[in-house]
Amino acid sequence: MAEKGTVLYRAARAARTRQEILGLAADLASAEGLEGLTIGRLAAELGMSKTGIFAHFGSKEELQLATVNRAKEVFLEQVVKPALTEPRGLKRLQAMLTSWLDYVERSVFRGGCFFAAASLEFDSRPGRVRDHVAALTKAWMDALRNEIAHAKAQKEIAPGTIPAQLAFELHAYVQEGNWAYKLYGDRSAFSRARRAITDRLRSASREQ
Amino acid sequence: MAEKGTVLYRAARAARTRQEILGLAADLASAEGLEGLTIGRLAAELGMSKTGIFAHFGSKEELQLATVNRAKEVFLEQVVKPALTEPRGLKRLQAMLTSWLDYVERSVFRGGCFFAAASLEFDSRPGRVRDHVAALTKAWMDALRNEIAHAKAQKEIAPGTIPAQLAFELHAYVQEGNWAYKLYGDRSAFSRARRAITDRLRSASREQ
DNA sequence: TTGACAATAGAACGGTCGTTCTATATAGTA
DNA sequence: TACTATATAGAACGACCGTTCTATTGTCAA
Repeated sequence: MAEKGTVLYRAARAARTRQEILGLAADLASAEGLEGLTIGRLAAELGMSKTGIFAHFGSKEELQLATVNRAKEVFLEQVVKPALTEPRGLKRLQAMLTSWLDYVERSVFRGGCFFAAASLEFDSRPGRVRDHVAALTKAWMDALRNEIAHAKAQKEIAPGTIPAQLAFELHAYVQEGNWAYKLYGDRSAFSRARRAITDRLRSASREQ
Repeated sequence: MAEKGTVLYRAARAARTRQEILGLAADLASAEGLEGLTIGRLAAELGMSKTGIFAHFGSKEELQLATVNRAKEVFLEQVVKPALTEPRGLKRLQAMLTSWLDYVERSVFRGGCFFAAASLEFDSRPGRVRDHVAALTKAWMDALRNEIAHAKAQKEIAPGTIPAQLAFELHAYVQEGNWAYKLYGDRSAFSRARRAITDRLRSASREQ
């Protein structure tokens, strides 16, 4: 820990301000979009000047990229990390889906799943932000598929299972749950998603 | 048909201009969002003045609502209408899902499924646009559920099927297909979605 | 031909955007 | 105490936003 009144202390202070900015930025962006996120709005809500915000990033695009990274860290902490306590294979796959749905239902971000919002917003906007968001969501999709492959290798699910296909379907249920809840405000979307996951995993275990 | 040089003719001319505006507006909004849609941009792309566009709607919100309605008409024409030729029940349900996926794959709108983009963009923005989009997507969801109920009544699918649950899952596959295609540009997303639908309907027929 | 009206254009407004330039307050080093 | 560096503020810029006001154009009815 840096002591008060040193260069390191000041740098730590700046880093803390930066974290404070990004915490709000990720929350706002999940609800109003990464493009709808404005420096003036951030400044007003934080009681700072626009310049005070801007100086930490240097451009709007860098702010957006930093915001995406912040959301990534939250996702790792809230969704990925808890699932890592489970043994690899079916158990961990179930834990990944459970903690993911919990994180959406808990409204960790104001606008639901940050990456659902960001990926759909940027899917038609070429640039670094889009590439970064696409790479991160792909990494998560790959993690699901990889875990399915493990479960298959451990014979926890049927040998005929195609990991990418099953990952597609499971991913779809969670995204649909997030979508339906945000649009209709109906929490039963989560039980539908959970039931779809349970049923699908059961059929993947049974099918010859 | 109104004759040239009459009041009706002029009204028809204005209506045609309006349709031209909305055609572009729906296309742009599907890719860049209903909020990202700007009057200046429309004017530039159509070679008109901002006022010339604006006068047709009176406010940005009315333009957005009219754009949503335009997208609704396209959806009715391209997705709903073709499916109505099939007999009610399982056949029609399959036709609805097929024509829906085809419409996404055909890129009828630049940004993929208009309502997928619009509903996710507005899910956290209260107002008339959000309400309208939510009502329209709900109507489509209800139509799917209703068709499933018909299929169940006709004993085409298992009596234990819960229509709302099955509708949730089928809807999820198409949305996921749209999402994966737009984000990764990978057409295999559509075959995954088709396969998921086929398998799910088969299991709904089989299950005791 | 004249006067009314509908469709569109042009110029301008206040507001906000991202961004830049120039302070200033604070706390370091010398 | 003087000088330096950092974090933040304030004012301003040009661009674009939605919107309004005031023409202009073309076609109608009289």
